[in-house]
Amino acid sequence: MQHDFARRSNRDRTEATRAHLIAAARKLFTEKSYSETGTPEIVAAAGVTRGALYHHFADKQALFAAVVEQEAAAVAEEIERASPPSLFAHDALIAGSDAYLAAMRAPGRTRLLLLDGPAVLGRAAMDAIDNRHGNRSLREGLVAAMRAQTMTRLPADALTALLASAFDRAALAIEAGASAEDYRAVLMALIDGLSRAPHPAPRPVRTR
Amino acid sequence: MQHDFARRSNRDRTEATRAHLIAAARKLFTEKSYSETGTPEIVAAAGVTRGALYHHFADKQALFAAVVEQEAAAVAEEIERASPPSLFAHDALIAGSDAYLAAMRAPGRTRLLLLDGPAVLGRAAMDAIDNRHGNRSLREGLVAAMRAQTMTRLPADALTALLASAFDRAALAIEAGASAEDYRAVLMALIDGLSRAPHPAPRPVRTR
DNA sequence: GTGTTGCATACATGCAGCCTGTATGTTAAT
DNA sequence: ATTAACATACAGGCTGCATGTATGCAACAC
Repeated sequence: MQHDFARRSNRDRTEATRAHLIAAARKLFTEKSYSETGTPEIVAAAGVTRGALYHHFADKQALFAAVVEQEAAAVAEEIERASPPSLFAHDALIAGSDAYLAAMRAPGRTRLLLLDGPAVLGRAAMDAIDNRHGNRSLREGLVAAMRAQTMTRLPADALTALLASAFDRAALAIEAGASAEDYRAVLMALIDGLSRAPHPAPRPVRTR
Repeated sequence: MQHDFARRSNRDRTEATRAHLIAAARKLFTEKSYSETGTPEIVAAAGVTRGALYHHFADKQALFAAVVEQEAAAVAEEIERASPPSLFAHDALIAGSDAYLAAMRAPGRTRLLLLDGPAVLGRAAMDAIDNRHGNRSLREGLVAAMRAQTMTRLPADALTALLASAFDRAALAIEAGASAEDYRAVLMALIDGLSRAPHPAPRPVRTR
């Protein structure tokens, strides 16, 4: 027997176990809620024991953070796929907005990323995750629009955070059954309200 | 002895005990977090036993809901005090915005109302509370501005929710140490972006 | 008016079940 | 042989409920 199937390298074992745990936790955290999901349930779904969990993660929160990170990355990837950099700034913003709202329709994502995430990890940690993933492209789009003079010049970080929060709230409302058209219309009106005529700059505008 | 001090009517006892429990819970929920605060700690601070708690409240969540409700009412009251109905719609919006941001500087309020509240009670229940208190005046202000033709006409519920979420996020960012001026500037820009010249309408503006 | 009787309210105490984190033991990789 | 990757057992704490007790309260008798 040259190679035994049960014989795996430690690196593979770690990788597989972590992946199983994250996948099982993701499923449960999106179906129920963080506090309603116990570690016994998670490890049962992952086919391991609680010993494995606490070997790979410091605590339940750390596992949750890993799930959130992965899910935020998935959302960001869906957005970037929908808004290629070839588009003009304004069009890319629109495309990205719709992609975000579509991505957040995945069951349980809003609770995971928008309710439990901030409450369990704190707004600061959640901001760090968002800035590594989703908000990054939003911020870049806004800065591009401001540089192209098609948008009122404003503090980029604050503008990004506030627009992102409006998108978040829209996703929550839509999942709760509100009119997607209404919320989309308001989001677009907010963006358009910050927009200005593209090239000619009709009259000198005060920069600050 | 006409009246015995130890002798209280049942109604008084109930009122006092509930008030003590809510006050103690409010203090702890604003200092720590919902999940980090145990019922033994709450009842100790309130000077009663867990039996009293579970006699007056269905569970820990119900007590939390009562605290949130009270705190939301307090915030709403601060706002209404700062934005009397005598002001013009736009000015009332600005005054109300500043009053909200000031009210949310009370220690722990952002976590209670903006992080734990939605996560523990759910966005739907939280919306119901907000609509009974703070959001009410915001919505009325927006509707007034739209009726006065000084603001783009948009679905009122969606607009209220999205602007409110932007205010919430601003309050969180400011508490986290971000520049209050930056966030205030962006909030004003968002509102101004939706505003239009009051009476003469200098040049025709595209409605949509 | 006063005393008594019966019931509901307002708790206090103790218990059962669950969950989290850790410490210890065991097997397999290196 | 040493270390990593687990499995198992344990300790502490917390929530919700069930049971017990004292007090308020209303009605009726006298």
